[in-house]
Amino acid sequence: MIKILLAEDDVNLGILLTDYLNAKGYSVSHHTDGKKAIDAFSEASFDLCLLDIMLPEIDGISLAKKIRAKREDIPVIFLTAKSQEDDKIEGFRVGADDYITKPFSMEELIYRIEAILRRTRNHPLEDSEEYKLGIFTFQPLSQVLRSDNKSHKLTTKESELLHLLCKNRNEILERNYALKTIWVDDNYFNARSMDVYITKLRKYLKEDPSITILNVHGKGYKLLCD
Amino acid sequence: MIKILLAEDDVNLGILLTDYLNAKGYSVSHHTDGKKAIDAFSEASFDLCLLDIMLPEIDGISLAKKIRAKREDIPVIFLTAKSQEDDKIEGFRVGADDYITKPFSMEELIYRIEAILRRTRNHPLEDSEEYKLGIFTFQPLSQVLRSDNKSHKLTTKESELLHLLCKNRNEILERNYALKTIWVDDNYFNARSMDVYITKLRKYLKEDPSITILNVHGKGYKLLCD
DNA sequence: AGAGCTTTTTAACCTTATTTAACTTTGGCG
DNA sequence: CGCCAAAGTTAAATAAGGTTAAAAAGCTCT
Repeated sequence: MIKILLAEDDVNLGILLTDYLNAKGYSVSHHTDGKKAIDAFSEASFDLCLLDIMLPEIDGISLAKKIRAKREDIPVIFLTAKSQEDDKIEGFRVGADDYITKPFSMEELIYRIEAILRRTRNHPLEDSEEYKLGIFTFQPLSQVLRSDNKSHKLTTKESELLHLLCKNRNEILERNYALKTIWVDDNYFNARSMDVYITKLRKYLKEDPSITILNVHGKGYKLLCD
Repeated sequence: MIKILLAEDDVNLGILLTDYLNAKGYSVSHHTDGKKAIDAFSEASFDLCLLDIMLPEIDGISLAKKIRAKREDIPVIFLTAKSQEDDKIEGFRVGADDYITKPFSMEELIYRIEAILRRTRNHPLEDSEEYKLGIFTFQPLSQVLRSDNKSHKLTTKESELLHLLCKNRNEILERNYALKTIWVDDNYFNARSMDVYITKLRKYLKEDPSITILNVHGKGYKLLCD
């Protein structure tokens, strides 16, 4: 289930969007001011944020900055009125992924959401990604898992699997998805191979007991951290 | 600085695109009709053109033809509405490098722009390239790898392989691709020959430990730098 | 043409990565 | 409880890659 954080102070529009996105199969968490939105962001994991620029308490741009500070990789789409066009440059500077000007059609919004999700799911190799997992930092590009003491050079498969787990940290990484992504084909043997790699990763990560790879029986794995 | 010529008559979309591309570090010259666009093209040098199909004065297709007549090598991406999909065939016939259908996400656009720039930079007429790799500079044309201390004259194969790695630095250079490009045929023996050259290059590059040639098991090699 | 050189390929042997297999443990469910 | 399927673990077998040296193929120059 794809989770969307919506920050929109116009209650009518907010409800309309929530209903529409729900109908399209997205889970929406709707907040009417910036403060509530950032609190919600801190407490749950989202796949995408829709932020109005004009918001009470904390405006959309500041909100986006805070979100970016926490998670580099969650896409942000701004909702803006025509009269606020000047905000666009500022919005893009803080790392907006897209912009949509009110009034917009639901169809257009859904299209942009899907385009972004497609891209971030398929093309996630943002060059300088780095994940912080307790005492570890993991760089998928160089396939290195570093802790205060040691630095571990991961093999390709180890790194690919850990990368997927990180991208889905604190939520479930489905077996099928991982198998199709990393092993291309999801047959019995590849599944067993994946199990072996889970064991290897657990061995590396057991240095920090706050990090665990949890099995979700019949579904997949969850990387628990923070 | 990469310079983009944008021909788009929808002022809102034009401003949006300009802002976004500026934020991404591109310089954009935005024109709202075909005539102004071709004039601008004649007066300055651009690295890439984004052309709306429907334009006042001179339409996008004719514009592309004129651009192609002047410069064979400048990539062109067409922006088009869904209803204009038939123009695609015509567009590709005049030599479009890519096509993007409105409404599109900014993410998608940037991805296509970067993909094309990467591609056209890989097939460059400009042989005066120079790559900086940590303490090294590498000139493919003269086949020289220079560090502060030494200057290494590379053999042809060494240089070709390092060149391909450089063109794909920080992303994967696929074995097959490298073999077909440098060795023409990708059989077992050529693959082993390539391995030997990887060893040679690693030997040269080990003077700077921040530069590494990483093997991606079963897929190829990644040159890591910066 | 062939001596003396460089470059490239082939070969042999070694190391590491990944898969397969066998056996053990755990979780869900009648 | 007891069964079965799913997952955990470990070790082995296989495949891919690393390294080195020698053989073969190309040059160059007389």
